[in-house]
Amino acid sequence: MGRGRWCDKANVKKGPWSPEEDATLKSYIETNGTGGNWIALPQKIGLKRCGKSCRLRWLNYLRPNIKHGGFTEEEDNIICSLYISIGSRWSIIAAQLPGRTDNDIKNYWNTRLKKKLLGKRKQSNINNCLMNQKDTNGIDENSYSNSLSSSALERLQLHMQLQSLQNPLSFYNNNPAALVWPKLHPSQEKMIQISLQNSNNNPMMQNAFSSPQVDLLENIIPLENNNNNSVTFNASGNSSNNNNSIMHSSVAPGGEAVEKSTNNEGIQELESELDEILNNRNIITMEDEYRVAEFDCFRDMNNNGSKDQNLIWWSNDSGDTKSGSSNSWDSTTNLMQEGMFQDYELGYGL
DNA sequence: AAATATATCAACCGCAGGCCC
DNA sequence: GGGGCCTGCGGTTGATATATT
Repeated sequence: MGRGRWCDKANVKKGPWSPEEDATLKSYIETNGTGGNWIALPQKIGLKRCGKSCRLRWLNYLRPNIKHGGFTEEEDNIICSLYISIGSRWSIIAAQLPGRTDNDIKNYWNTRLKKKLLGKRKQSNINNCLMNQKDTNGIDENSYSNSLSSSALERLQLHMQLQSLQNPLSFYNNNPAALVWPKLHPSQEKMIQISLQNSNNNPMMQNAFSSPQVDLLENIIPLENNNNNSVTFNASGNSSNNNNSIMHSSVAPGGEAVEKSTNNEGIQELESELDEILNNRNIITMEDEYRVAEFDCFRDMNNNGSKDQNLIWWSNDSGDTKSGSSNSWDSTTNLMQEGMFQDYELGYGL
């Protein structure tokens, strides 16, 4: 793709907009519109700005009916629910909140809402914990947690956190069936265990996966004891390492659990396995789709069918053009399966 | 009161994808 | 069909404000 000529960098002003520039841009667009060409616009009106900057300024600040700050609790709930469900698709989230811009919501989430929900923790600490952990054999355990992107982990964590707010006693119930926690594929559950292990020193993750929940996970996913020269991860964050291999479970096509002792090849296998699971678009239920459709954006998806490639996230099994990007979109599907969207209906009581 | 740390948010950057020639 | 242009998006940066020591 060619890099567009958004800006002639040598001849363009950067930084904050002056009131004069704002007035010039605003009055022109209000009178003439953008003319469908942002690039030509600044030249037309004598602004030494690039078209990209003009567009951004208009959309995020000068456009009529833009609201700044003062997010309501209802808006918080919507943002939170959608973030858990679809990740950092700020433009889609913004579309559900009239007068809010994606940039505003993104900033609000990153600076306030996330902290409000997860507690004030320094992101740098989290990143350090995630970046620094290597096991004694030099195998970078982050490769496992990376399989679930930080965004996906954050959403998992958020979901659990919010569930615990809703049902504070549910995590003390040893009957897994009583949980509101969405049912995950066994491999996903295993991945969570591995992620737990990785985040053992991570205060944020410790907070999210507090011991009652971890105990419960152990109940859900009984750990295999084995002495077969393998690493066995357990939910309390310890691993016993007897060789360069890792024990994990997977599910064969027929559904039966298959236990594998692997080396790095096995890790790749697990990753691709998970990728397949996470990209499985066929397992969403009708009920889920009903819940999904409550949001306009999802309604649009339903209406457009497969015409809009941007809106076929979980109906498209193989041709997901987004899955190759850095976004964590592909990891949402299973989480939505059971109970994810009911959260919005129930409300989080933030 | 000054220095330092932290929070906030506007703006920038680069990538991906659609559109048009 | 291929390539370039334009747009939109999400992540990141940096300036400023505010809080803390």
